[in-house]
Amino acid sequence: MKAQLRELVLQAIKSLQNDTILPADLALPGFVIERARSREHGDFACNVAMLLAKLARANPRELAEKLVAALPANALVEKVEIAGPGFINFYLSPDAYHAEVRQIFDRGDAYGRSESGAGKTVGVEFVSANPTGPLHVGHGRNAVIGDCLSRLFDATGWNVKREFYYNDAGVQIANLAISVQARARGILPDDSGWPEKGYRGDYIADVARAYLDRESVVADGETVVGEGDVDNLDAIRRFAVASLRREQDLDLKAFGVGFDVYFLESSLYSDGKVEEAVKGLVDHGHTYESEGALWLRTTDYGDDKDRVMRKSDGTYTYFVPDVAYHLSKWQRGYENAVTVLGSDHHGTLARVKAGLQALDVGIPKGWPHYVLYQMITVMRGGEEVKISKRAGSYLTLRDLIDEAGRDATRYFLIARKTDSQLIFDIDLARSQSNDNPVYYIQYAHARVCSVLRQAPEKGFTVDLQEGLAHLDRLDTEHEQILLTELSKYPELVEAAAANLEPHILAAWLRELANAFHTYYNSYQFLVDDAALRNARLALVVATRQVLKNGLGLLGLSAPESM
RNA sequence: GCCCUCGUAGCUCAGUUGGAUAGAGCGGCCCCCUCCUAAGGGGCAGGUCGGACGUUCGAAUCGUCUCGAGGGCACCA
Repeated sequence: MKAQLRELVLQAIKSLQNDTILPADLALPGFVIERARSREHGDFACNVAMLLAKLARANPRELAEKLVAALPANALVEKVEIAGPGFINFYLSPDAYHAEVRQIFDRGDAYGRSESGAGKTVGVEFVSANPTGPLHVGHGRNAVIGDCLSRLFDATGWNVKREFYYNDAGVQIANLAISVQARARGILPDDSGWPEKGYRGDYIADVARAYLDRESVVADGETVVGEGDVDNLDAIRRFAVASLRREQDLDLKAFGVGFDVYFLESSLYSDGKVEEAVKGLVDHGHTYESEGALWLRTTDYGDDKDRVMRKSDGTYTYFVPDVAYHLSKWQRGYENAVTVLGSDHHGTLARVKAGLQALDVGIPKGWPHYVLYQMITVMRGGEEVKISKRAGSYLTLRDLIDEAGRDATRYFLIARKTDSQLIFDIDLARSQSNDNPVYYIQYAHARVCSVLRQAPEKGFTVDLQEGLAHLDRLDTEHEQILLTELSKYPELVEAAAANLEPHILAAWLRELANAFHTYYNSYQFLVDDAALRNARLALVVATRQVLKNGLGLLGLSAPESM
């Protein structure tokens, strides 16, 4: 709808230019067509006259008059008014909304999908947790954000690759290995022989036991068998990594999250990607040697100081493999790339981006996009739940899913802007009651199903085709509000994907559910007048479809009864 | 000290990229089942959009300063 109105306005501007009312060389201002905030202002409002007035030094209202006169006729538009300082308000015809309902029926599950991504490839990297422990709430937020973004990209015509990057060989992994080894030797976290930075959680003991029992684990397509030899640290490391990777995968699966690519940091070294990246940076003259180390001149790209790439002991600092990894994404044809990252890592962005620019291989400046999310405070019983990995006090993602359910956990973690700190109230999330907003949306879906189930029981026929032919019977205010909400869905999917903001979909689904519940409480759908009955049923079935599609984009179920 | 994010109702948060009278949920008070699940609906109360100055037709939104919260500022990852 919005796009069609925009086209009409553009034609009107062109027409005024032809009539020399507006200069032909006018730089087109970035005007907007937006949903009117209140129904008194019609359906859509356009601010173009006010912006043009400034450029053409004309009176905005007079210019609006001329623009309106030049607007081509269109069946969508019932009337156009000028209001306030020069807004052009569009009032859509009932036919415009009825056509939208027919669209929903025609396209079904595909309603709201678009081809704006044009089949280009986007790589979405998320979770990327190192296999040193179970996933916690923060990983959960990361997982839902990445998963919903992936779904949104898919819905807007992108070819999506979901990618999980992890370190299987660094300092943390060595620490994991010695922790498991200590446990396998019967040393407890408070004993004197316990490694200083060892991971203290109970899961370490579980891994140690499985290793000693020579169990086998399957992770990332490989089978690793515990050798049982307490002195073989390398075997312990491989077994521990595989064990924790498998646990994480089980948790993610329970959360409805999956990946196309698992990328190992160690492969960047074994495949020569790190050397390639370093060579690229050195060859382009963006590095220098100082104090026995190799430095990257990141200050050339807006960083506040230069960064060490290769330490004096010959090993690389962590951001070098990061640059190599992103280079690999670029080389694998990811025209767009999104990395979901906790905001505590935001300091690394500048140097990774600087490194990618310094490679000089044509990577655009804004590539990749980083979606940063703030930390989570978990509340239980009115008190903050403290999380400390090292101390072993842990609220795992699995705990949350078990307690609150997949849908509620996902909804709570996606319903807010990523860059606001969020408070996760476990008591609220696990409450199976009307306090819980996710059920409110799902209930709307279930209610439509319930109505359809009851129609034959009450002796009513359901003929949706007849309903679609009588949509003009939907003439109440409640019906108009619902029709309007439904028509917003394609715009919202587009906006949520383009702005990397899945939360706006979550917020809007609540509004759609509210419009439906209000309607439900105001009118009977199952009435004797067949044309009216079927028209109303067609409307609520369309609502059910859009609820289902929207819930699907958030990875939430659409239950038929509750 | 420097950098990033945030600050909107008692609480938790939206606010369509600068638009018209700032919204929702929870909590509080009041009302609605002879009726398709009341896991619902309607209403009332509740605001100096942290503060100040600026930019312009117009600011919660942009800029500068300031206060507050969180995070980042290692040859740690």
